[in-house]
Amino acid sequence: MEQSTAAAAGDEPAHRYGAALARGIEARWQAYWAENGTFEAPNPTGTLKGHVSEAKHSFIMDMFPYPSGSGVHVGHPLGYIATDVFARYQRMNGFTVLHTLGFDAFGLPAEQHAVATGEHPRTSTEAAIANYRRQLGRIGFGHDPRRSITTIDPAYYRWTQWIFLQIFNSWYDTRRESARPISELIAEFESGARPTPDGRGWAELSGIERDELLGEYRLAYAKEVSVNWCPGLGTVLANEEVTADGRSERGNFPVFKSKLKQWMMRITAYGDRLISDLEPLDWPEAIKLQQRNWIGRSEGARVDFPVDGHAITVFTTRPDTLFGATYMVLAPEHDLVDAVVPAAWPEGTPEAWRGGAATPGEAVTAYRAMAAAKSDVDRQADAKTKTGVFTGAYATNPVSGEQVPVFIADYVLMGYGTGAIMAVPAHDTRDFAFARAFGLPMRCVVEPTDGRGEDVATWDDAFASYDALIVNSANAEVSLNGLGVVEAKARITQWLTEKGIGEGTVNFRLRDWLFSRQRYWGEPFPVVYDEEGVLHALPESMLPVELPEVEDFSPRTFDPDDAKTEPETPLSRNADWVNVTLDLGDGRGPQRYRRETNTMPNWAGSCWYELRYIDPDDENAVVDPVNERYWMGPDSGKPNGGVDLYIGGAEHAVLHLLYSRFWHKVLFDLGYVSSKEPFHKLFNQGMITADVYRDARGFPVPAAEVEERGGKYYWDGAEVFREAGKMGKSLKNSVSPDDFCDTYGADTLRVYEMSMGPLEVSKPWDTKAVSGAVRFLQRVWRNVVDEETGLPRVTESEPDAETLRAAHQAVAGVAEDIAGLRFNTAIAKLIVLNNHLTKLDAVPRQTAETLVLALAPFAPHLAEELWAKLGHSGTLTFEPYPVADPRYLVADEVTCVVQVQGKVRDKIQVAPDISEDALKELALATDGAQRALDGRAVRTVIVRAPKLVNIVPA
RNA sequence: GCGCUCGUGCCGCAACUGGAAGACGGACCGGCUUGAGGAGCCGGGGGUUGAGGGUUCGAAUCCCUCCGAGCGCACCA
Repeated sequence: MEQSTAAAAGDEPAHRYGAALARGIEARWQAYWAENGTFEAPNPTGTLKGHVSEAKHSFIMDMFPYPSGSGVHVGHPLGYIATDVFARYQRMNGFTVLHTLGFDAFGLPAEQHAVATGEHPRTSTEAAIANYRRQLGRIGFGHDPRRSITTIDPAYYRWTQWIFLQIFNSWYDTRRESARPISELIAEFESGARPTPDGRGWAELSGIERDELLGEYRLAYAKEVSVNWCPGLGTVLANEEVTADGRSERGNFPVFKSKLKQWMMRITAYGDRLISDLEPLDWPEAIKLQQRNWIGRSEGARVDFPVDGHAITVFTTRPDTLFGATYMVLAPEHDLVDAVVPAAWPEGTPEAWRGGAATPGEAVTAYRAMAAAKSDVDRQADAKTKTGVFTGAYATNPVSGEQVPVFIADYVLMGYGTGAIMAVPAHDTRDFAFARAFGLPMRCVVEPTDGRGEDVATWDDAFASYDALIVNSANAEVSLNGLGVVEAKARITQWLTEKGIGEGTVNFRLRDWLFSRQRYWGEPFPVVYDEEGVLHALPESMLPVELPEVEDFSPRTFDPDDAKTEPETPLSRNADWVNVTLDLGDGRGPQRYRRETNTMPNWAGSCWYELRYIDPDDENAVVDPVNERYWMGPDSGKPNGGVDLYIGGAEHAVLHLLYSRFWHKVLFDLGYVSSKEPFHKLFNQGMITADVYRDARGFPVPAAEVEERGGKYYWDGAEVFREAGKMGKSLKNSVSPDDFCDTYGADTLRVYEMSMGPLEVSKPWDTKAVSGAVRFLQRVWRNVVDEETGLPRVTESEPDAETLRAAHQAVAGVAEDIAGLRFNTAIAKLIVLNNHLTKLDAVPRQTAETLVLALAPFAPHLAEELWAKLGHSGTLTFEPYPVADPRYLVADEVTCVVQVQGKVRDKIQVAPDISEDALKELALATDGAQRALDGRAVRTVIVRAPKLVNIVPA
């Protein structure tokens, strides 16, 4: 492509729109926009105060990038171009528009780079950001540079830490369904309005005891929990960061369960609201569904099974099958296991239940050791074969009074429900498999509807249907027999509640969010521990807690397969920073403290950046409430408020989007924001894929150098093989926007990417196909400018009727398409108009101006230049977007299709406002219709004036 | 295994809410322009809408079955 440009340059007209001309135009207009602050968005108040439109405002956002050291390829800016087109369109429609782009810059890659090269993460990250800004700057985005925050800026993470403190200093009041300040909870304890667990007065509790008690309530808390420990990365991970096969999403290392004291966020408190508030959001259904599934709300009941003076509580979604519960299973780690295990095996314990051990205690210990040593991968692989061991204890089924054996087995998970189940083998596939493996009894309590009968011994699998009647389920006080599942659930739940042995409850699959990482390159926690080990939040005046400059910032990593290792935080190696004397202003005076040495996960900075975009340099508040209300406050179009449009990849469906919703809701509860939701409209752009070419050994070869001959592909003389894939450096098929802009120009990149297909679908990059965009822009230019002289070549005469209709039709369609984010069809309509103009001897000025303005959001540099050539001064950024006049949309004549029984038999030219009767008459009279009818009588005639008539013969 | 998307010329993809299958772009073919080439100009061909069945006056569109691709979840009680 470079060669042809160079070769053609010699004899091309001086003012042809080519790469060189585009480059000059683009540089000039980018400089103009920067100098004039064209895209600086005003706020109602504060440091960025300016004139704002009260009624029309639009906050448009992209999911901000993590600046990778290798820079961007042409796939990255797709979404940014889309938001930019939309934002420019909105400006031309009189909206005050907030659009900017910041950087999510804490994270593991910079740290790994640091380990490899010794370069400080801040140095490499800032260099990567500078490179991103340069690369993206060439594409000509209308971003407000003053609002482009980076998460690693202490002035930014000061507020990340501040929000952490708000969350830490809050608890969730389930009665009010809202977060409240922890001080209000303490007041309840102090006054005695809320008793402490053991009944002692608040004043009698030690510092540590108060600390622990409040930790049960705080929305951010440190606790010894079972976590995902990844030795290969040297850090623990959130559930969301672990793949289904038990490996780290980043790096693909094995992940093990380990008990460690870690920071957690009580996102589970918001489970209900995170589901119910999804409803009014304008999000893709698939993403809503993923969030609902991830949160996993299920309604059921808690039921107590008495065992030896204790009560084991189970969670079940099928309390209607309680009479069929013939054994129980606890998770191996369940707290009550030790309490119920007897010294010796009960009389008659089958050999298979003993796990080969002499006593129940030994069996339990051995099984626990085996379960703990299993990685999630093993557990996954073994899912089909059920393992477990009898604890030696029997529980009482509370409805049947039967004694049922209590097992431990790793198919019951400690983290879900109560970590204990009642097993109903006849009606649950997992319990069925376990019961068969251990020879446990089964009872049919749901009448099979598939003719298999009630004799469980003859079954091959469990009968798990909800659409059946309950049988064999009655005691002296309650009977479920003959009821449907739904009524049976209600009946038994009521009975359990009355007897005080159970209650209806809601359970979530969602777990609390593991919020600490053992890394250097993240936000420090703004908390310290005193010499007794009591936790203290730092006062706001001490924020930000800055990362110390250290010699060794690398995380300590281990043999990826060694589960027995423990994390070591890089910050803990810094005694000077860790051990400090501070006066926290709590009346205790200066004291010795130890800093928290974990850091926050890299999701922290992205949990709230939309708020800082609004007020990037507010020193007094996370965001000024007036500005927040203006940009994000609820209104008729968005009942829960939020950003007007948020575009990004679907890969953040549950991570970023769930975490940021959670933080936003806490801030809402505490009164800092007026919006309940951060993002009103969400749109997922597809990926730009690219062909990958591999040689015979399977190694990728440079895609740009591959030649095609006769349907086969060759590189360096040898045949290579094409496959579909992602675009990326390692696959040697990356196309850089720098090269693209050098060869074609930024406007061509923008137009090509927007014309490739619907924004939401993934589509392959095809450098050959770019010439369509090149030709289009060249023709636009040529329709307005004389290629020899560079002067405008428009005529001052009025456009003819056909041209008027073409222009107004295009404008009507384009506006509708942009508003609906259908950029590919919008460009198609602009091309149609332009192709029409190409046929004219000279383009009327009026139509040229319409075309230039309509095209401006897609090719802003070219449009600005043409607008200037047409004699206007300044930018067209705020010129009104062309509006179609309905008068010009109607054609003089339209073609009406005449069908007989759905098949086209004739066509007639009619007036667009023809009456149904007249049209029917004309249609019946056509030769085609008569020929098709062939004398048959007419039963009905369907008339869709003026475009279609369908005649149905008798 | 369960759930959600999606299958339209050679390719990327249009087609309103069920109303003429193909907009727009690429590729291809022909002509013009050019010393030649080209991303210049004008014109052209090409489909049983994945398969089968159903609803309807009429189906790419709605329903069912099957085939194929992608994504999500996966012992969640």
